[in-house]
Amino acid sequence: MNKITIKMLAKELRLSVSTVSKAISDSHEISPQTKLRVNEMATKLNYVPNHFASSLGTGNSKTIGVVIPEVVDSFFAQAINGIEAVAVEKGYHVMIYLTHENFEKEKTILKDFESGRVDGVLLSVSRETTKTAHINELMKKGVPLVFFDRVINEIATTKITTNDYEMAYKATNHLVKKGCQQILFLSFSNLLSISNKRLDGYKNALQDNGIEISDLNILHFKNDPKKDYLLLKNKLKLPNRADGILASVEKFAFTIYQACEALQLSIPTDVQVISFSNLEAASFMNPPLTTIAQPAFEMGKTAATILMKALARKKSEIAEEDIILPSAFVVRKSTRV
Amino acid sequence: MNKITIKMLAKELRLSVSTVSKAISDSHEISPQTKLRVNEMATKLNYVPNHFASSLGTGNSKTIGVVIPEVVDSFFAQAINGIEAVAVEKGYHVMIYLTHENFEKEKTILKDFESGRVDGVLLSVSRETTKTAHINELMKKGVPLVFFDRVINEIATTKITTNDYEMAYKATNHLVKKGCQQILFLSFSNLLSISNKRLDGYKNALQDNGIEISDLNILHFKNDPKKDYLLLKNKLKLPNRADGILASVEKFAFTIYQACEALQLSIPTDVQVISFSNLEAASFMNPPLTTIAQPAFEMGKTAATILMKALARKKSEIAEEDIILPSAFVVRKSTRV
DNA sequence: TTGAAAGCGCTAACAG
DNA sequence: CTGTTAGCGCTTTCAA
Repeated sequence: MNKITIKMLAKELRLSVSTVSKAISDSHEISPQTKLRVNEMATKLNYVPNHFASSLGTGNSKTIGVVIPEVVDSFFAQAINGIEAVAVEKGYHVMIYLTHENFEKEKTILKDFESGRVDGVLLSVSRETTKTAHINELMKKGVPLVFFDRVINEIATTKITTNDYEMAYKATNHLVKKGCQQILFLSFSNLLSISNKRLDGYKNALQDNGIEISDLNILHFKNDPKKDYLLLKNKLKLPNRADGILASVEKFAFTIYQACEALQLSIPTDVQVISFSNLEAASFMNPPLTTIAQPAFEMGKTAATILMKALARKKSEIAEEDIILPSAFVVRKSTRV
Repeated sequence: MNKITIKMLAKELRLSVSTVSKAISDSHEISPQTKLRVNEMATKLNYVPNHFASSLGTGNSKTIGVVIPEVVDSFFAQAINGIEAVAVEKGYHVMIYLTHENFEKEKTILKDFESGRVDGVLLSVSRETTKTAHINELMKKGVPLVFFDRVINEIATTKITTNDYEMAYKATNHLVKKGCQQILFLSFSNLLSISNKRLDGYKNALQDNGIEISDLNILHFKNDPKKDYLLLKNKLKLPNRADGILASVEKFAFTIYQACEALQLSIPTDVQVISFSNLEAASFMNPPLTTIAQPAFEMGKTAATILMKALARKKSEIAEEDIILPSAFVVRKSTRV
């Protein structure tokens, strides 16, 4: 009942190990008959190739590493589906690593990848990531890497993002057109380009509408629900409180709804709300949430496809390229008609 | 700039490979000084151990496989967090595999595990899984396996579940007490014990309340949102339509809300709704959704802990045991006060 | 306490 | 088309 190896198959079939190995990998230099014999014996004896041995030999693992900050988030969960779809189709395995927004964890994970554990990586950096040495090191070792969503611009590789700037601009503009004068921007990081692009979109929209930009209206959330909640609540208590909010991350929407409820502020009458969000629940919220919905599945799929192509070429270099997949602006009832 | 190996460290230090190997794994048979020297050189040269080589040698991979039907689901996403928390702490890596509710995929994945790619597995079966040969095969090869949430009772190992029967009973009873007479049960599988337990809870609650059980009220959803939507909508159009619904899976709640909206049925006035759900959005829905919230994180954590313990013991056998972590019944406004 | 050598299971030249 | 052989990088007896 124990593990059966190529060697055993070979003995059983009175063939050499290499013949069996080649037959199994369907090499052209093996006759159809032997291939058949080998495969029959393999299934008969229930042979399962040892992945580590072949990886050691060939130097590649047929697995890709996906490094993301969090999995309880519709965007990342959907992106995983996209990644997985193309990986599985190409015979690749997927290892998912969570940084929990922690830079040290991200470093540890990428460091481990240097051993060749994965053939390539798909990365969406943590909110704390500013240093890039760990990424450069990995790429220098010949491990191709593609960014998605949360990218580092300084690193020369392909980056899959969505039109963050435009969507933030559009959303902010929408809020202004619907009458907002004091719009809050909820940021999840003051370090990441994605966050700053969204912030810039917000700022420029205000500017173009002749509204003064106030740093007091830019809230840097701490990834700590309780503190963030209090921060926001205090902000909404002020005499001339905000009348619009743009959230840069899905989960912030809950914080907003909660705070408004606590303060008896009506959405959208008192405060209008828009959030970057892929939540399926958005349509069923009270009120239905106006969202910027990112093409999560597509982004994952595209990132994985680019990586697979590089892997197929056996070249670790990946073109420095920005692929921007547009998000959808879905107007619902958390903003006025 | 290329991969550096133990051999290179050895040469550099004028030591043998084995000494270096032992030093790195902190073996007691190596002197403190050499350990120090080795470690210094290792970090200096930026040595990263080759995971495949060590796995080939030792026969274990220090990684666990997590097989789940879906990742865009709060329950599974949260469970992953629980699993990951304990795995990382114990120095294990986590590979996540999605079956997308497809039995064949599940089989392929477990088959691949027979090669020793993972040291142990955490499994939540697909909605189609009735045969168990693939699981038995894997376990026979000495790969320990722990079930969580969607278990197979016939297989002798530890199973982490929640009190599905009681919660379904409680929820159904609640609906009856609040005046429902025609309660729909939305099932995601007629094969899985978890689904049947929930169904039994529903049935027994009806029975205990003297309400006739009708097969017409048990809807077997097909994992196809559109069809499921139409099925439900038709059901809600009937002259003596249902006045209560119990959904056995989070995403069904959306189908319900959507159908009610389309038919202009008010929740909870016309139809009262309860769903098994871990959605954070539940409180913010319109109306807020009464839920049965499973201890997802805890379940993942417990499953992983049990597995880690077995792995530490180097024994692949895991006690046949049922660990039941209670869910919370959270009453909100989708049921009457 | 350190070293030599065999081997984990498979792949990949190179010969035959 | 098939076989021989030498590794891949690390672990692990067994000697020294």
